[in-house]
Amino acid sequence: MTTYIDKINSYIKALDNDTLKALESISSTKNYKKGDLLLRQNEVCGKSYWVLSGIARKYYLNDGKEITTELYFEDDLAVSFESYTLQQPSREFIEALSDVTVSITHYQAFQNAKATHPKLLILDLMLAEYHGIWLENRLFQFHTMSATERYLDILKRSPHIIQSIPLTIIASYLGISLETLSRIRAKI
Amino acid sequence: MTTYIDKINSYIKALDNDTLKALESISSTKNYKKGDLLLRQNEVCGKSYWVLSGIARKYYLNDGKEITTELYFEDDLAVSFESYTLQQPSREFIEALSDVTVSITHYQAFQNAKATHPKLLILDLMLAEYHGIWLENRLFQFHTMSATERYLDILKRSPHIIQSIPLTIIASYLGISLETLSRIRAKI
DNA sequence: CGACATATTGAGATCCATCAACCAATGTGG
DNA sequence: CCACATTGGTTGATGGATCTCAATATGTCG
Repeated sequence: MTTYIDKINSYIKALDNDTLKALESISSTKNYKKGDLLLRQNEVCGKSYWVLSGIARKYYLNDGKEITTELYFEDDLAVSFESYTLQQPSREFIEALSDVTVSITHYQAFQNAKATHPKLLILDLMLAEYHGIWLENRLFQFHTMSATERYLDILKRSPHIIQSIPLTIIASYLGISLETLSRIRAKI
Repeated sequence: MTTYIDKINSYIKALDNDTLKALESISSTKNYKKGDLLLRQNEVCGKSYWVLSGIARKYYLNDGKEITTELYFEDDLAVSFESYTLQQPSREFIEALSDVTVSITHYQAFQNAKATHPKLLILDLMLAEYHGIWLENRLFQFHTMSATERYLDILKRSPHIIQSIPLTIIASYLGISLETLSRIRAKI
């Protein structure tokens, strides 16, 4: 998996100047403060956010509780996938967990650019594939692992999550209660 | 979601003759008997299987138990996504649950065809997006719903699954034991 | 310092797994 | 065509994992 994101990054770096300029011309940089919402529920996700610095998360409300579905760090691409792909209202929020800087690309501009620059179409496919593989792996975890195993897996594979994100959010990301997470940690 | 698969199907129907012929020239029809394996663990998933008739499933082994990850009916596309995308060994099996007829397309031939027929590249993207959205929805279910709720959701949205597939397999698909599923059903 | 968010800990309830016994339908070899 | 094995499903008893509610830290920041 790490190798696939590497492959995507080198693909981007190897893009010809014309394609790169097309991409740059439809992107812009923006800063958000901790707590700002990049996307609200019921809005159509009309932009993608490439995280240049800072931390963000995506979450939705279930019975009034916030369920975190994804955590974003530097070089991650933050979008509400279904809303972005189908251009329909999002059930999710995207929130800055720290001050963040993102590179924003508009959906429609990117669609147009793909039509004239096939390499962007390939890039879009690679990103969709990467996201699909990530989702499958996350599903594997929910399908077969206990809460403790899921926590240990994050600890092993994504220690930066444990180090930089409040336990309340990690618990909802793991699909367990804050109390259970606290007890799991107490038992090492 | 249903609308997106409709969109994909009409996209396919609207393909120009040249593209359609390219697609046909790299596809072939094959029959499997109930119980046959279309893909084994540790094999690279070098083909995609478009189900023309019959039922199949994808599963993997966890502590010796079969965990079903996906169920395929007519017009579904059966692949081990990560293995197919990265062309690396699969952790999953694909098995015919009844006699099935599939249209097989080879990975490499499709890659080549995409290079010369951009519309196939767009089709590939649409299929990847569709799969990603499906995965997100399944993840939502594991993230927030109880076993009973997940069962009722299938009953409501995919009753054909309940009607045509053994409970043992449905239970593993839901991530619960056969006994629990049996008790859920007993309580209506 | 006070206020509000964040985390820990305890007790009881609930969900679900496991183990085991049992039953029904189907199919197969003799 | 019968006897028996196999597959698929049900039911009961018990234990473990996790949730919820509640009380109590601990921390952070204006």
